[in-house]
Amino acid sequence: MQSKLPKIGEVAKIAGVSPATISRFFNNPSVVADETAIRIRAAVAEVGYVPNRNAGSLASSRSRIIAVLVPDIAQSIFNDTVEAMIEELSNDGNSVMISLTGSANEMLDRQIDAALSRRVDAILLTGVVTDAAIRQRLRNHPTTVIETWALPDDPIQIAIGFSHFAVGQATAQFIRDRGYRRPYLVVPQSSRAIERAEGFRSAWRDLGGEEPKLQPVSSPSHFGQGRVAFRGLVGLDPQPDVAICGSDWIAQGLIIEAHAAGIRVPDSLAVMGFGDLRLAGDMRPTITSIDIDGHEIARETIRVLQRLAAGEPVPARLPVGFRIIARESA
Amino acid sequence: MQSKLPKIGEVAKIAGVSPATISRFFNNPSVVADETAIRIRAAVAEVGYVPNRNAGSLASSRSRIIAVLVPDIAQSIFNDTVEAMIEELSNDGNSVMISLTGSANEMLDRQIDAALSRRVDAILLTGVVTDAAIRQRLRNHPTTVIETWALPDDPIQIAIGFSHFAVGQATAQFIRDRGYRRPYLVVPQSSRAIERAEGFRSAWRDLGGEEPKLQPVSSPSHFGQGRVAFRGLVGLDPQPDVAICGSDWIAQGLIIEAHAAGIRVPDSLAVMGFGDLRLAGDMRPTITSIDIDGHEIARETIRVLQRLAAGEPVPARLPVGFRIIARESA
DNA sequence: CTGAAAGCGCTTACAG
DNA sequence: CTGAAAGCGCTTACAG
Repeated sequence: MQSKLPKIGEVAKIAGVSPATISRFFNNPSVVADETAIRIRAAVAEVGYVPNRNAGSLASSRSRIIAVLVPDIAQSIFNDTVEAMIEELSNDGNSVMISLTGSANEMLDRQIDAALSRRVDAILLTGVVTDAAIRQRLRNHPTTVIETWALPDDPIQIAIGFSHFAVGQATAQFIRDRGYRRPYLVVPQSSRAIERAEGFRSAWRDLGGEEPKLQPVSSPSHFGQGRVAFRGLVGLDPQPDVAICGSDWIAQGLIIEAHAAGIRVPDSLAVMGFGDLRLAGDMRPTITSIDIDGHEIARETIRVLQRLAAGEPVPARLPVGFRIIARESA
Repeated sequence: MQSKLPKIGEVAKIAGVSPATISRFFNNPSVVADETAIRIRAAVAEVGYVPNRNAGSLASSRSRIIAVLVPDIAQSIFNDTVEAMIEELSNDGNSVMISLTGSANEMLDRQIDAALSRRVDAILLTGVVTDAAIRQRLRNHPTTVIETWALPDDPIQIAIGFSHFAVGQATAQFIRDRGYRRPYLVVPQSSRAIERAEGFRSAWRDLGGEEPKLQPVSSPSHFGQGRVAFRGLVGLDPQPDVAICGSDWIAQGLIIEAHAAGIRVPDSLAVMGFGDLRLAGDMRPTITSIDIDGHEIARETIRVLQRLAAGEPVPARLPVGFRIIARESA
């Protein structure tokens, strides 16, 4: 165990340059002469120098830390997006600080403090902040705040995502085109899923359909809710012909329940999911779902951060698309 | 937008104390007089002061940042543990920096650099580092390194987890006790799953069983591999009577494939998973699995960090248990 | 219980 | 392309 970490001055001495040049070597290599760079590389390797980025953050007033706030991670529909975020942010030279807000945002205030205390370059929110006081606080703060997976009319600062209402509308059109008539909506009680349900109902009404049946379930959603969803469906008269589920997990669970009860999917009941998780394509029958491109959201986020760092203007609302993926189940 | 963040001196001035006392108020409140604390609280609220922890890290040479390195997050058997880690670490006053290593640890060296550059108080590894050079590098570094979900004979520094070999052995005993005779092992090609398979084979041999059939699948495992696993099983003669799957996802997928082929679980084929994910209890039939207590691993990790911070000695290997959860599928 | 002062390890205008 | 020097915002022995 080496007991003391080397610091910039020691590397500088060995390389025969000043600390400033070592700093430039790491942060702005193109300004350092090639021959100098060679000597520095050797010195860095010799002592195993790793720059102290906390000191760097303080001196430059740019932390290169990004806070990512997510409701949960154990089984979240955001996980693909979050994974892509972490990857892209890391590759771009940032440290990623992660916080779990819980689905009810109970802890949000404390976690925002934690992020601000690290002077993060940006706070990335996955999901919507509904608390007005918190929205106001973030709006007034100089730190960049980016909401993803949503496209509110009035973002805190910048939103990158899609309209859940529009997803609901597109789903209604799709379902109608496929010839279904009696939709059954399984709606996790999150603001996003509720908004999709609203969009569905609105478009469905416009298409001349009857008011769809609704089945609320708790949020975040999970596989086991397929059971609740199926139970809520069996008693109904007339019997729905398509179950539109708030997540692929619910859809998967519902299909298994239906099969256990002798109801074939899609022959006797069509089922649709949301999120286009990997399992949607692997399930029997494969599940018709809606794909959100998490990688695109992540890449767009990086682009926004880079433009902001360069002092360029950025629009407040950046739409990324969604796609209905038609498979066997509906 | 307030353009300048308040700093410790301004709060001190308003509260009528020195910056040192403000610092103590945040970091060691018990030494501050009650009446002083009241004035400080008011001043902090008045200007909306949030201490700069990057500056604090630099000054105190304790960053209160913990790095958590995981293979992935999209669909990982570690997710429960990682979630518990993040929660516990945050509640204990740390910032959590997360990095994705990929299952092959390709990026590990760079990510360790990233963690060290933040002078993290500890690096938490989920999964095993197999690269000898990296193990050596970490062993020589003064930063605390904790391996979780494993209990190697010779930890890098500290390991908190369980023996995968022992899990395999216990599984063999359980399967034997249940009266199964022809096991079929579905083994994701990760060092951990392979070690469980070794443990199983070793104990199974000792119990007088014949060499089990093996079916390798890629790692990380996922639902869709149930199909591969089932296909590998149908041709076998004699037909296995129990499929022991490297994860609950594989078990779930295999059950669905079996049912689609008219083979009932557990009547014609028993199935066992690993990880005791929520879906294991929700599946039809419910899945017999092995529970790893992620919360206990997380709590133990916190305890270790606290002891190290207090200068107390900590054992190199800290076992946390595992439990076989018997359900319907096996 | 509190304050004055040195120091943590970098970065960055500025000057050359 | 490079260096000298000031400064980033805290913490912590030390002294009282």
